[in-house]
Amino acid sequence: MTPNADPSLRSQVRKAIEDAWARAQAGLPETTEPHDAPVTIERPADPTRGDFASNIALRLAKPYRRAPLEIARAIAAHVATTATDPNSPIASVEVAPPGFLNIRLADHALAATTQHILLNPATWGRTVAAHPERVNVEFVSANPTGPLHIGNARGAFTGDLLCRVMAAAGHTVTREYYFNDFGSQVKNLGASVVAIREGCEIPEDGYHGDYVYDMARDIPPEVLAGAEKSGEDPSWAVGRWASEQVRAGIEASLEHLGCHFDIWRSESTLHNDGWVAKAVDRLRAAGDVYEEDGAVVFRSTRYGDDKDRVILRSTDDAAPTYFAADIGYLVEKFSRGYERIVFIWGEDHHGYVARVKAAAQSLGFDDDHVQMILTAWVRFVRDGKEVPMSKRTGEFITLDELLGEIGVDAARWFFASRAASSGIDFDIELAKKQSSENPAYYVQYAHARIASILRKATESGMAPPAADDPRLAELLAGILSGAPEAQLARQIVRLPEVVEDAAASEETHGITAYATELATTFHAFYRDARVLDPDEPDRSAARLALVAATMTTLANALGLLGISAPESM
RNA sequence: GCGCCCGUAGCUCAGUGGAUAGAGCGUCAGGUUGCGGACCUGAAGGCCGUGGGUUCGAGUCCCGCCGGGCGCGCCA
Repeated sequence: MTPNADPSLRSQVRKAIEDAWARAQAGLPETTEPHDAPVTIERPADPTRGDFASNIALRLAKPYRRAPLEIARAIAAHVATTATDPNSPIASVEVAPPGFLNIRLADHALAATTQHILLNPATWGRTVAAHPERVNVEFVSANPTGPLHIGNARGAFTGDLLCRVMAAAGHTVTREYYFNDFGSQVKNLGASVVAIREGCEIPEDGYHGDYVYDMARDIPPEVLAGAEKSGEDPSWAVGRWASEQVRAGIEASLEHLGCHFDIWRSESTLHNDGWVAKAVDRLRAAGDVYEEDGAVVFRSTRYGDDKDRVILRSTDDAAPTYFAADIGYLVEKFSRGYERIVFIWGEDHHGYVARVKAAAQSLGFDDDHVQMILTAWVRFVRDGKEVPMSKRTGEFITLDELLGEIGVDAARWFFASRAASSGIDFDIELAKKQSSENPAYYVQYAHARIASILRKATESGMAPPAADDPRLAELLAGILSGAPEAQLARQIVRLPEVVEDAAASEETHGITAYATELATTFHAFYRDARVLDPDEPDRSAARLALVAATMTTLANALGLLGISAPESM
């Protein structure tokens, strides 16, 4: 076993079935029909059928021109079970019409995995990707013209969760925030601050939130003096200062949410460091640029975009568009050696996917390495009516305000348990009311309950056996004939599968569902099986070990979601 | 008009072409002389928007329609 990764029992079973098929296949005539039927090993809907089910025989029936049941029986006959091989993870295989294989795990495999958890608690659940990649994930990237509002929450959590899952699946992840400190929005922000300071009316394109008034009081004298000295419009100087104030506030809010960013990249540095000009040169060299109506246009239609896109507003290489900066950024990111560039965008940006991918191709990159994840819109409603959010008018609920009423853990769970593509109606009052009955607390409660048991065990001198105690696997195997223990063990060993699936699907709701099921299974176990029983020291020791492994599994599942696992609550 | 996303239980949402479509919340009926009752057990509740097609098999894939959201700037 590699120290940093856990072989999921599912992959062990998959290998056993594939090996069996390879042996069974020897007795069958060659097929000429192509088939890319993968061996699917999945958890059956009905747990009484076994731990895993495979449809391999149904998939292979056609190319091999054999009845599914015949193939299933042949595979089953060749699967090594614990009856024939004590190292096999499989206890039994049954064939069920129309051709399913129902597979049952061996108790010793469950016991060995449980001990593995206790030996490697910090890495339990992490897997090693088949092809580990260096990945850059850019998310949130809201312009620093005002504090984050609740509309930004989904992008923040979606991106953060994706990063956590990809890291757990063995990838190296960089988290990046891109912000505009370059365009007219900055000037408008500065003009608004200046106007308030001078008692004038805020300009038409200005900003009206309370934070603008706060900043108007706090402008450092040197900012104004600097502008005066250089003769620059004070709107710019104040705008840059204000924008940085806002950006720092955004960073603090995100850290509070548990969303950490490794790199904060500003648009102006992209221009100043020459990346935009370099990108334009490369598009030109590729022959994908032409001039029209005094502007420079990128021929993105050559790569599947709907229409060509202007990148420079004039032919003298001046006034690049926002899209030009995006292209420069793409070049800059690839120059840092990432194999995969991911963007988390609101679905209102879906129109930009084609043009950015087109740019990637023209630049010579594989556009499969540029990936956009679109999050569906969140409609914020109150009493059934949509609550409009506008940074410019200052009419919005900030993220900090929301999190003041709904805990970070509850909010993270809310977004983690929904697919990115699923549209959400977020009723603020309902969310506040339901915060206290959020499933996150249900899972945390199971964790705290186990912590309490372990405290009690220590107090009464019934400490669990050491993780490397050679008797442990035997003790554990001894209790797995009990229904509550067997069910709990079968739940905890699933974590690596759940992580694999989350990484593959780039969704986290499988993790929340799993954590809920595990907590439920534990609560049932708690009801049916007394952990601390002075009259049964061996049984107590084994149950303590099982329960400790459950606690680690709960903590790691919650950790993947950025949710705390309290020892008491 | 064209393009993308969505439509599953009262509500909020899951459901890698597989077996009897699930969870949480809500509703109703029960449960504790043991280690945390923020818990447990059970019940009711579904033409999976709709009509075709593909196949051994469709909530899932393809086409049409209906309904909702979003996009179609030399803005960012």
